[in-house]
Amino acid sequence: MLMSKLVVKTLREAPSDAEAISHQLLVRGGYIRRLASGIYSFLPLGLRVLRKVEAIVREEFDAVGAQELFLPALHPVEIWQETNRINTMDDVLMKVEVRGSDFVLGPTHEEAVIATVAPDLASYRDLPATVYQIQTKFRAEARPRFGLLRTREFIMADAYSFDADKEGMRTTYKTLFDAYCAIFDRIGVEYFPVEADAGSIGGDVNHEFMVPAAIGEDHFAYCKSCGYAANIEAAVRGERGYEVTEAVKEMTKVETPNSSTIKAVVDYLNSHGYVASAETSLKAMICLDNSGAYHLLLVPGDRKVRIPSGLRAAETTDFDANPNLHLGYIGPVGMGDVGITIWVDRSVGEEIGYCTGANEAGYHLLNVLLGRDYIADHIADLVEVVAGDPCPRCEGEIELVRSVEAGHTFQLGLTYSNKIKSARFSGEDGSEAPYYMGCYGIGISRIPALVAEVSHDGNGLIWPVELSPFEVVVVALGYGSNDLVTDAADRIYYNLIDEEFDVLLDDRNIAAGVKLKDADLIGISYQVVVGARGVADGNVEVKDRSSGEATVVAIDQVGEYLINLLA
RNA sequence: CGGGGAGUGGCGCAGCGGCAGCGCACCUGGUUUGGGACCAGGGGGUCGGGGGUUCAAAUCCCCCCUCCCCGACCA
Repeated sequence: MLMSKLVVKTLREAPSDAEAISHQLLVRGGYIRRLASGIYSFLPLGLRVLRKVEAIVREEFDAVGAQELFLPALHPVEIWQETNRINTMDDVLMKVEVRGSDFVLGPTHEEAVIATVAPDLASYRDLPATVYQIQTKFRAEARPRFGLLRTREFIMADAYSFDADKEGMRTTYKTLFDAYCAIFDRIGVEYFPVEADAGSIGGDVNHEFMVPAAIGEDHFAYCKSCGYAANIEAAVRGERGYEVTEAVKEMTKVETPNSSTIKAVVDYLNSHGYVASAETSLKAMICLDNSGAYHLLLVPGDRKVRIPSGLRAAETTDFDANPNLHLGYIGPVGMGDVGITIWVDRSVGEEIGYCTGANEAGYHLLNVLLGRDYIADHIADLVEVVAGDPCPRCEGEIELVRSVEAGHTFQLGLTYSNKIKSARFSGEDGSEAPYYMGCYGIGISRIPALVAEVSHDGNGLIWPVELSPFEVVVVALGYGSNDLVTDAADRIYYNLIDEEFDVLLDDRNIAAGVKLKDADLIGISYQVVVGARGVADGNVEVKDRSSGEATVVAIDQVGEYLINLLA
């Protein structure tokens, strides 16, 4: 490809709306252009990178026997009604109405893939099977941002596995998990498969593939000593002992006017002759389950609550509907008697008296003791981990790593098969059984941004050669005006094409500085710099964009040199 | 959805009642060619949209739209 013909125009300055470095560099380098908020076009350079990501994914999926198919982006609303995700995923669904019929623009394809392949997987003889597709997905993001990292329209590769039983599903999951590792190894970024929360997809065992990056919106808990890695939504902390200094006194009720937050209560009590702290207060949070029953979660007052799956935080109307709830003064004492399920965080001491709400506006209780003053229905991990918490697997300490989610693999089990009538096959004995499923998604269009985010310098992008839009660019300084340079550059260019390199020739008749700046900005892995001063001696320079190292190579040996380099 | 900020040529910005400008990019000619070079000439904008005030509005007022940032559960 000739640079003079390539549809690209680099920018000296990034648009003012670009905040993330990947966004700035991809726009400046002429890879992508914004069409609307969270909606991006891929220009020729950008599409080349995207195609390389796709190629890696295809190769690794194909290698484990997954078969590519292609599902529609536009789904009839009925399949989303069957799983009720038309309601549970309402906040992210884009819906369209066409001539009186309702459709959903697919944010994910569990329903669609089952509807598509179930007839082909009618017998146990047809299982196991794994299919995948590379598709554009749509999500009504609350706030698109960071260029390609959080968009409303994006490209994703998603695989779906179908097994006859749980054991088969686990085997398949392991295979796909390994394929994911192979994909990320080839992409060349540091990544961590972390234990994660299933979210709206549902299911049991699942892993997120996280790439550490400063711009990341997610955090995962990580233990250096044992390698424990879990998303903040799923991470738990280890047991920590505590010292019992004195026996817990009698529970007492005290007046705490206008103190509806932990901080206000602690401040009020401390300034009125009591001893109080956030750690020895219990934060109370009201949640509801799917049946509408109320649950009370209790955690130490200095910690953030992590709501267990299956529960949702109560809304104002839920409070209004239950006369036992006094906002700001909720506590566990007596709650069991009014039918509220009590959950207590594992770290709440059974020999420590806590300060809690008295379930009466303006009053709190002191020295509230678990087991004596109230009974826990569930003891569970209810707090979000923070850096410095003990590791749940070893003696180490948890740290939090800021990162971006690049992929997510799930053992779905029967989550969808139980909801969708057609998701069944005939077993050996003739009886019908639901599929054990898995799903595996990777954010194809997010990968270029992710790589750009972690691989760049002050001059521009630095592509690993597996993703580079071209493997090598011939930067001909003086092309079109200096015959020696022009001839040498042409010779090298055609030679590299013969050697089957993916090569770009910068044949533009413009100032040398512009070409060198553009080459660095665009970030192609290898640059062959052809200039008057080297060509006179029969030499050019081959520069590694990543290390910045330049090697003088004879014009006739550039092909051979690069073959060795890329081998 | 709540709070803040911003919309002037493809990009970055100035102008803030009196003829719509600058840098980059683009076009023509010339000089250049190892780090976004220079000279001369040129094209391109309903100043986000609508309404109002005024002799006169990019500029002041009102409404709407778009874009960016922060937040969106702990009672």
